[in-house]
Amino acid sequence: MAERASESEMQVLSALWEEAPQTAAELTSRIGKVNGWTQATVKTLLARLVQKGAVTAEADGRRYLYSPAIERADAVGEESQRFVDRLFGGRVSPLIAHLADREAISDTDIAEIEALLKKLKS
Amino acid sequence: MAERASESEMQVLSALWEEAPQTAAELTSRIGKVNGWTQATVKTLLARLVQKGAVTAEADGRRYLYSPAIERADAVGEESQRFVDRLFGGRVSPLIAHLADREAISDTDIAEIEALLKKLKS
DNA sequence: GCCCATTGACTACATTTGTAGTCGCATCAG
DNA sequence: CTGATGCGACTACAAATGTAGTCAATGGGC
Repeated sequence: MAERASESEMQVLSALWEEAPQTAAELTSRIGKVNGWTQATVKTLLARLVQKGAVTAEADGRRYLYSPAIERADAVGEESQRFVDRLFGGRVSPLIAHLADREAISDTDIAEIEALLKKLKS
Repeated sequence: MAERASESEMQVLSALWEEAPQTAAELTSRIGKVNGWTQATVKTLLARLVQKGAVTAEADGRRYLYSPAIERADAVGEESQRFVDRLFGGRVSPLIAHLADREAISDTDIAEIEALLKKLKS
């Protein structure tokens, strides 16, 4: 099932990965301001996520506690895969090249990536 | 202006980056089959790209020759930036980590990325 | 026990996207 | 010159998305 979450929905999901469970109100104060969303908007996004099976809602009195129903690693990994497939035919290095051009790679990133690659080579 | 191109529109743009100019008919035979698009669909996508200023149409008799109006590097770089910002708060290494987990990084990629990083460090 | 605030369900609606059809016109074959 | 056909302009329309309002119910404070 796990249908793809839209960009806005992903923001909600991200907030839930950071901390769960959360109520709609908590979610709204956590991400509403930043994105300029009202409580109503957050609730709609939550409803859609629940419907897509990406978030579970557990009743708690008259409200719900929302939790992610899918793993962050899965969702994000799949999303990343799709992205490199789509823009670079699955090749990762052109992506890095573009980011490097834009100076979007920090020194910390460089070190971490090198470590990752070293591990990959073994 | 350069408004964002949708995923489908990006496919058309990609084909134009590979070779330009092309007519609608050429584009259709190049990418129509793969994506299951009819000529009408390709034309709509082209029209939208022209409207967004991402593609130029130069009259050639009674038809048009389409060419990209934006640089591949710009569009793709921006898209990549948005992506890492959105999913990883701008950090690149988590992206690499996910792709590594999915074994989406080839040996060639590894070598190329290492070369890129080495250059970055200087 | 009762009222009010809060919460979720449902509804709304504009915009974007995906996908395609129609139609008038210009052009090329003959 | 004329007719078939290829092409772009315009139109269509459903689904997804972004954003939000309304309303009825319910639970907690008093």
